[in-house]
Amino acid sequence: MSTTGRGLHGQVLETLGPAITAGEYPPGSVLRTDELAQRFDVSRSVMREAVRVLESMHLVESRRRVGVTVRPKAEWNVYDPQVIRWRLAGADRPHQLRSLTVLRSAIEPVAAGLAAKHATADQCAELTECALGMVAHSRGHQLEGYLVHDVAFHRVVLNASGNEMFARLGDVVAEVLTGRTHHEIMFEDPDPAAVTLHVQVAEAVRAGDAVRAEHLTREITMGALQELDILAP
Amino acid sequence: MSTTGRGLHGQVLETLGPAITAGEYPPGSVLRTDELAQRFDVSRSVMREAVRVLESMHLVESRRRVGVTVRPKAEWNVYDPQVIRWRLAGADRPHQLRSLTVLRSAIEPVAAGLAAKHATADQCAELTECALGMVAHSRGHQLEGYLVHDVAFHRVVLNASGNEMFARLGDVVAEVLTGRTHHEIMFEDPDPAAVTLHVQVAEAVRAGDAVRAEHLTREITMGALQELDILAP
DNA sequence: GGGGCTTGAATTAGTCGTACCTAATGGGTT
DNA sequence: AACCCATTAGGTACGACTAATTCAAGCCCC
Repeated sequence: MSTTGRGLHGQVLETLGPAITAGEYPPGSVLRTDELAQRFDVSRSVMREAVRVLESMHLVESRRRVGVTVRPKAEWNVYDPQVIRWRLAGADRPHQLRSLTVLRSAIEPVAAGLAAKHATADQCAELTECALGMVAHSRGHQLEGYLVHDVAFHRVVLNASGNEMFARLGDVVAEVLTGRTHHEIMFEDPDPAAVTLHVQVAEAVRAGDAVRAEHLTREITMGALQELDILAP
Repeated sequence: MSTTGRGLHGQVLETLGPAITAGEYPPGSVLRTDELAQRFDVSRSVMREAVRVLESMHLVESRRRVGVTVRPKAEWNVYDPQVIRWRLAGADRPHQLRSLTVLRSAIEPVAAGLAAKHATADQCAELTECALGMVAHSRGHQLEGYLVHDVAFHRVVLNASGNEMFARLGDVVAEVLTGRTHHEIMFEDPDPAAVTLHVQVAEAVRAGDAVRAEHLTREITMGALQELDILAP
């Protein structure tokens, strides 16, 4: 997964990016290109390229005679996959996980509804396959195998929605699900009700029942919210 | 709005970015850094920084001995505000507008529901103010004034949701609404029903009625979908 | 003779260092 | 208070060198 940073500037980013998103340099902090170049033992050219990338993510702003200032958190491009990964690896991982789960709860039901309308035969088949895979790994502490099929399932739904914006959230959902299995407490087998819901979503999509697919997926994401104690009583 | 590209690399991006997103260089096309530097009459350093930014947006991939290859559309960071702006300025503006409107229809109702739970007194006041402003400009071809309050309204809702991912979509919604007023056919006064719905949403949020706020906002976004002939019969 | 492997030359991005330019900033002068 | 100038840190340009791939010619072994 972690691509070891292609090129020197990439390696710098993999240290500097997480540091900034972790709040190690609070908003308003001023960095100097030359100093950074020295610290990371790279040329100014390389450091400048790294700064340009951070700038395109709206993490920092570069101004003459001032330096590279860290922008307030509210201006960050929080949808940038790299920023998401950095934040998930940092201290506010729980907070980030909650935000993303809420996002899922908004997107995925609608995506499932659209998928019921637009999914191809291949996608339907793949979906059923994923659901069956989840069932097969739902008992006996086969969490890894379960996770693989769970991620694949949601990815297919998002792709089948036919909406490019939804499709691009596949990686985000994958990160959230993976994070839940690996870092959060999840020793027990997955909730049988959730497994059933996935199977039923696959059925609904195959049947072209958009309303049912949306409703069932909403139940799935509601369950995910409850796991994080985000209730709506 | 358009910041004329801070720095030379920014100016290059404002030409090269739209060109790529417009499909002028189809996916798989190979560009060479030196050639680009010549064409734009900038140094290789500047061009490299521009390429780095495009790379961070996953628009292109830079490889040795090959050059800078345009990545397939499915891999682009379509949530990057700059990419969104470039695409909205290009040929597939209608397609992009549809994708974003569908995204709105998923996000905004949920955001409104959360806003009803989390909105501060100030935000409630601001919301009512926006709604009243919309009413005041809803008749007599005051489309510009209406737009300003409409944009502000949705921005407040997204911010009041308390979810950072939702809040960051304020700019996107603004682009969509602005685009609808300026570029699409919209000579007539806004739909009175839509205006009423906004007022009611403000009321529901103020009353803390999450279910009602969500439902009303869903009606608003459904209306937006229908304007673009995205139906669910 | 053909398929697969090795080797080497060509190519293009990657890195570095230097030199100089530009523009904000802050302080000092009038 | 208005102005000017020295300082400072980023912005741009250029040139040299490095390193990683690709491609193809050549080779060996079937």
